[in-house]
Amino acid sequence: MGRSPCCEKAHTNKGAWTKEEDQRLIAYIKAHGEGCWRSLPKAAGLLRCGKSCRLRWMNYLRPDLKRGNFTDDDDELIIKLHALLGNKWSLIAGQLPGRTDNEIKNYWNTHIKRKLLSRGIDPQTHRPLSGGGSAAAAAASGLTTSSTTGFPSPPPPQASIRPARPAIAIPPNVMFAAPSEDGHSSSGGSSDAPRCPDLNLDLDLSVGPPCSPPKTPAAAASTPTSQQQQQQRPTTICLCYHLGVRNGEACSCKTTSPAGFRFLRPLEEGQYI
DNA sequence: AATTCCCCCAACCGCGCCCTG
DNA sequence: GCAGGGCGCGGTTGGGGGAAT
Repeated sequence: MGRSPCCEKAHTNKGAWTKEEDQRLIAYIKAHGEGCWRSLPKAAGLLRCGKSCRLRWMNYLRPDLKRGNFTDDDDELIIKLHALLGNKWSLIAGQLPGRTDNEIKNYWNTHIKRKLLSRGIDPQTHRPLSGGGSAAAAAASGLTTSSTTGFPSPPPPQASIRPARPAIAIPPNVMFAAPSEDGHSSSGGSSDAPRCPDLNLDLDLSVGPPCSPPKTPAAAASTPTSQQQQQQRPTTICLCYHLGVRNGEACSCKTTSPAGFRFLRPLEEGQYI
């Protein structure tokens, strides 16, 4: 693409950060605030790439970070959010104040994956692992995670509307309308909003058009036509706003007709999707 | 006590999206 | 409308440390 390098690699440090570098970065951000990562290293006197500074701050130095173990509740919330969102770690992190996307991603890969497997659940599809190489079967049937989107591939219409328990099979085109318009921060977990106070994870599902009309050729190629989908999939529920997705990020709800959205109703006791 | 193995996590890398001129 | 810059995200890697032998 001809992108220029984000920094002069010859003059930047790599690898683990030293205490002195941390102190410099903290002092600079305290004095000047976050932002303008490209110029920050020079201004702060750091021989680091701007991206490296941002990562260090976001994942390790931020004062609002919560260190320590994840609780079982955290685990369950992450699992549910992953079922909804796929590998959208920043969105998941947005629902867990004080946790970073990197931390959750690592935790998922090291703990939760194993936990789900031990329960007999495929961590990618959130479907039961049946005998006979279900993962391969799932892959063959297009249920594995898309390499470009991180979402499970859309199951055939109606096929996943009522999966067998305990699977939580959420097609990627399921969206969720937010009752208010206040969600904004997509990452960083610095939001002051209460932790997912009214997030209804027991979604009332319907089959709708893709949340985001893919711009990538591959994604576009896999999509029949938007018109066809509009005809086949009448109802759209948008989750993106509620989870703090910015306009245009993984969702184009703002550009679509609001008439296409509807709110979710809580499920009855014992009801499941 | 020494060595090897394995796990975990901080950090890097490349890509895609958004914004601006 | 287009191109380039900058930021953020997700996948991957490598080193440190603890467990096992």
